[in-house]
Order: sequence, then C-alpha cells, then structure tokens
Amino acid sequence: MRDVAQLARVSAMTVSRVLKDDPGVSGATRKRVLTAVKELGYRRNETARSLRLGGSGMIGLVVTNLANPFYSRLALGVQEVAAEQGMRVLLSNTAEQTDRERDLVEDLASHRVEGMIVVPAGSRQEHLAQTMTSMPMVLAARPPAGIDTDCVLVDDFDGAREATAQLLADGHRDLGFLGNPPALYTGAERFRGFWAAHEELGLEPDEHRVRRGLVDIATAEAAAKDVLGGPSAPTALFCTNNRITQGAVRAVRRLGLQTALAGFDNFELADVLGLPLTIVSYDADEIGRQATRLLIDRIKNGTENQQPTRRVVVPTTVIRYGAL
Amino acid sequence: MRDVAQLARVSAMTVSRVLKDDPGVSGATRKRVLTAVKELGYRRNETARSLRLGGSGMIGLVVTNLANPFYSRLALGVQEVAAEQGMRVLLSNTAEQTDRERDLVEDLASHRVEGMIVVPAGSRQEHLAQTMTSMPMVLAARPPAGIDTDCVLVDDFDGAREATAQLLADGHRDLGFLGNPPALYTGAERFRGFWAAHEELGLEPDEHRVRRGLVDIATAEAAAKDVLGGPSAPTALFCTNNRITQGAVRAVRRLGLQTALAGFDNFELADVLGLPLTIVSYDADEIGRQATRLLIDRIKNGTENQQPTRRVVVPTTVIRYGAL
DNA sequence: CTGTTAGCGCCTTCAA
DNA sequence: TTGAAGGCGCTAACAG
Repeated sequence: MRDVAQLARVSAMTVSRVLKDDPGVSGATRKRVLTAVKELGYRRNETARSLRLGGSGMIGLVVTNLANPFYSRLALGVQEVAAEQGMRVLLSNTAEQTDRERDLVEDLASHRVEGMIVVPAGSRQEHLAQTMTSMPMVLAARPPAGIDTDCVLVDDFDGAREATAQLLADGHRDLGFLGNPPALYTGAERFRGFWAAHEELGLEPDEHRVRRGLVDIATAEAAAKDVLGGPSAPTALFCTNNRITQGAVRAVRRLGLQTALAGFDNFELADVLGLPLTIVSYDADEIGRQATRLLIDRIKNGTENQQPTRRVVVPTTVIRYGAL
Repeated sequence: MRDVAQLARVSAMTVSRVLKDDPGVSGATRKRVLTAVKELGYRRNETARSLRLGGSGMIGLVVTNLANPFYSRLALGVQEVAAEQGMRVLLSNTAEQTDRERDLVEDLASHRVEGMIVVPAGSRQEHLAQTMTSMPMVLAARPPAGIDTDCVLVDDFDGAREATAQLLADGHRDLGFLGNPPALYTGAERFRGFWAAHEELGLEPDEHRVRRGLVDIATAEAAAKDVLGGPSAPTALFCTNNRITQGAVRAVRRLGLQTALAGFDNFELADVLGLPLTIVSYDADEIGRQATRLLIDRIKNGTENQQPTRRVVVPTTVIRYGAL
C-alpha cells in the first residue's frame, strides 16, 4: 500500500480511502491511485483489514458429510445468501465425528468467523456452548439439545406422517420401517410420524418390521433384505433418509421384488427407477438460506437487543413416482 | 492475551510461547498460563497471527458446481490432504461463470490464501495469470490453456476409448455420442477417445448420431430423445459425463427402450437401474488429494527452486452393469 | 480534500 | 527462562 501511495504521490490513507470507495477523494487523485494500483498489481490485504476492523467478514459452516447431496445443497444455499450480504463462507466437514466437530468449531472461532452454522453430528451439543458465548450460532437440520440457539428444521414429523398415510391409503397394511439412529432428532421425529399415520387409522405398526440405527447404504441394504426375507414380510417400506432409501432400492432390486418404497429426501433418477416410490421432498438450499438469514440477522444486531431463540421449519412435499 | 498474561502474572510474550509449544518455558509457568487461558476462555486470534507470520495457513479451492457430486468428492479429497498438512480450505463455487471465477480467485488472493486449486469454468484461463504471479496454483480436471500451471487430469481419452471399445466388442455398430461443449478439454478428449476406438476397428462414427454442447440433464435428455427418435437411431449411446448419462437414462426410460449406455463418471444406483450400462469410473477424491499434494509442495518450496510444470493423470476403470 | 498518529493482536528479535 | 520493543498492513479519529 505504501508503494502504491508513493507511486501515486499520495499518502497510504488516501489509497485506503480510494479502495474503500470513500466519497471524500477528488476525482483526479482517485484516478492516479487506481492507475498505480493496477500498475503494481496491488491487492488489499484482507487479513490486515480484518484485524483492524475487528470483523473477518466470514461465517463458518460445519456439515457432517459433504458427499451427501443434502449437505452440498445446503452449503450452496448458505453461500448464496452470504454472498448477497458480502460475506464469505468457511466450510468444514466433520465426517460425522463429534470430537472433530468440536475442534473444527474451535478452529473457525480462532479464525474469527462472525458466526457459525452447524449441522451437529451428535444428538446433543453441550460442547458448543463455550463457542456460543463469543458469537451467534445457528443449527441446521437438528434442534438444539443442551444449548439454546436458533435452528432451521425440516418438518420431519409431518413429512413422515403424510408419506406413511399415502401408503396406508393405497391399501398397504404391513409396513416396514428402516430408520437412522433413534437418538437423532430426525430419526425420532420421522418414526413418530410413521406411528402417528397408523394411529390415525386405528392401526399399530408391527415392531418386527422395524429396523433402526442404520447409518449408511450398506447397513440399510442389509436391514432391508433382512426384513423383506423375514416371516412377516412388509408390502411397503418407509425409509428415513436418502441413504437408507437407496439401500432399500438395492435390496428390492436384488430380491427381484416390487415392494413399494417411501422415504425422506428426493434423489436423482428416482423417477426412472421404475419402482413405486413415495418421496418426502424439501428444499435443502432453502434450509441453508434460512439458516444464513437467521445468523446474519444476529450478527448485525450484535450482542445488544437479544431476541428470543427462533425456530424455522421448512415444509415438505410428498412426490409419488410410479412403477414402470 | 494481555488479560491471560495478567492473570498468570507473566508477560504476553510468555503466553504466546506457551500457546505455540515453545520449549523455553518452565513447567510451572506453563501450567499457570494454561490455567488462565482456560479460566478466561481465551482463544488465540488467528487473524492477527496470520498477519504477523505472513501466511494464513489456508488454501483456496474454486469449483464450478458443488451440487455435482464429482466436485464435492474432489473437495473432500482436498480437505483431507490439507488437514494432514495443517492447512484449512476456503471453498468457493463459481456456478460455471468465468467472470465470477475471476472475482472469487481475486477474493481468495486478497484473503492471503497460500495457494489455490481451481476447476476452471471456461476453456482458457488467461484471467488467472495475474493471480498466479503471487501464489502457486493447480488446475484440476482441466489442463491449463493460456497459462502455465501444474494440473491433475483424468485419463479422458483412454477412458472414453476403452468404454467405446467395449460397446463395439459387444457388437454394437451404430453408436451415438452425447457430449459436453467441444471447446472444453474433457469434451474434446472424450470425443477423441470415442473416435479412436472406432478407428482401431477400421470404423468411422456417423456424425448424424453425434450431439455436442450439452450442459445439463435437461439438454442431454432432449438430445437423447432426438437421436433415438431419428432415422438412423443408435443401438448404444456414449455420454461424456454424469449429467449427460442421467439425461440419457431418462430418455431411454421414457421411450421404453433398452438402449445400451456408456458414460463417464459413476453414480449412485447405477447398478440397480436395470439398464445395460458401461461406466468410466475414477476416484474424484484422488484428484483432489493429488492436486493438494502438488500445491502444498509448491507452497513449501517457496519461489526459489522452481520445478518445471507437472501434470498428473488419474487412471480410469471401466465398470459394467447389466440389464435386469 | 488529504495527511499524521496510533493501535488492532500477535510474534521475531534482542536484551536481561 | 522471561520480558521489552517494534512492526506485520490496514484504517478510525483527528488534524490541517
């Protein structure tokens, strides 16, 4: 910056003003400075600027698994709104490990992000309380447990309830359930919705056809094969997320069945699989956008004027794909 | 830091030493400092540290479309190696726009990343030359054009050649080609491989069955329907990337055909689609890992000891899925 | 409209 | 083994 100032025969302060679009600079001076900037290929040091200004212009985003399209879409939504507000996003991936999550969050805090959006890996988040004291935090896709923060959720209960109701309306009575760990909020809520849809018709699900604690495509496929091969095989399966649905699709295909499937999260090619498929769909980008709006709102409001904790629920839609 | 120093009754310098694991601090002092750190919830300011040290410990990653699993996997590979080396990754998404790419790259440079990995949106990269003068850069998935940098490529030519050869070996003679824009390196190379496989058998592809310049699932689906509905309909289609293959799958399904498909990039559920599918697969994570290794190597070597430009080629494997 | 001074939080260097 | 001085690059606040 000194070099630019020297070349333009002004002080560093004037260069700073020009680069900041400060109005109080004469046209001629501004032009001289910009010429010098271009000639030297000068680029303002944002690190020094952050230090001086006391804000980095960054927000942190911590997701569990970027390879899952749900999270990459969410990340895109976050980037979109952050960019609108002139902020950058520092992205971290926990690989579903709570201890890594704690480290990454600490690391982001050390880099002075102005706030954080976290998709927590575990079911409770006490380990984030410390960080929360120094900056706002928003949870995405899971509600806070053990801490008090804003969050953006999918309507897990109602989506599961509605999809299950459709299967029941189709005449299915022997439904199976393939779920992620019940300790997770989404797992519990979606199971609750599954159950509620039964109750509304005066039915009760058969626990023998329930498998929970599934964590990836492989475990889901195994569980699906197990249920479908059992004595009281279901005619339809409800799956709590896209990985599990895909495992179930594999199992159904391998066994040569035409079992009806219902599941959370839309996925590509769902429409051309040729299986009867009921999908609870929602806009992952929108979760990211909403979370970012909540976060930036808190950042701009600073510590004063503390609003109560907010909870935004993103609606779901049920989509039906037919057999070929 | 001053507060910690005061509480521990030492100077700020000593606190700095403790936090840096500098050996020249007595055990008793170190313990006092750490206690004070914990009590105050103190966290070192990495921004100030970067400013003083002259290196941010970050590398930039610029991808065209994070929603494409290819890029999210690549990003994970980059994160993995960067983390091993104690560096963080600043991720940006260009949405395939070259002007946005230039801005994002400039922005990363302003934030003093120590190097960058870029998946360029366009076919030439002169606009990156300026930035390259101040830090190392590695291109991923596309070779440099208009600039001179290290790069990591997929074996586009050979993958396309081999997959095409397999279709020909199956007895197909009327192959169609659905390609991304020919101005893109991958588009050109994959088409070249498609052509070469024909030549090796003394055949020549029929240009009437070639459609290029496809950019997403929708355009690919339309093109596939067009070719498959035309007068000299192919019995098999070669697709240059996962979006195009998925468009082709849609078209084939909608038309109720059993056309054999071959394409670049593996995708989930490819094995359960029930169509004859030949996929050129490769490890997207590995591209990210290799690119990061090249980059960090250059960063550590500094400006001196300039090695010549390197080009790493990641191999491909051909996978075959059968009809049901 | 432009310049000077001072300091953001940390660490290198030198001195004790 | 510890501390004091000084500066990384920038800009707010105050002068002129």
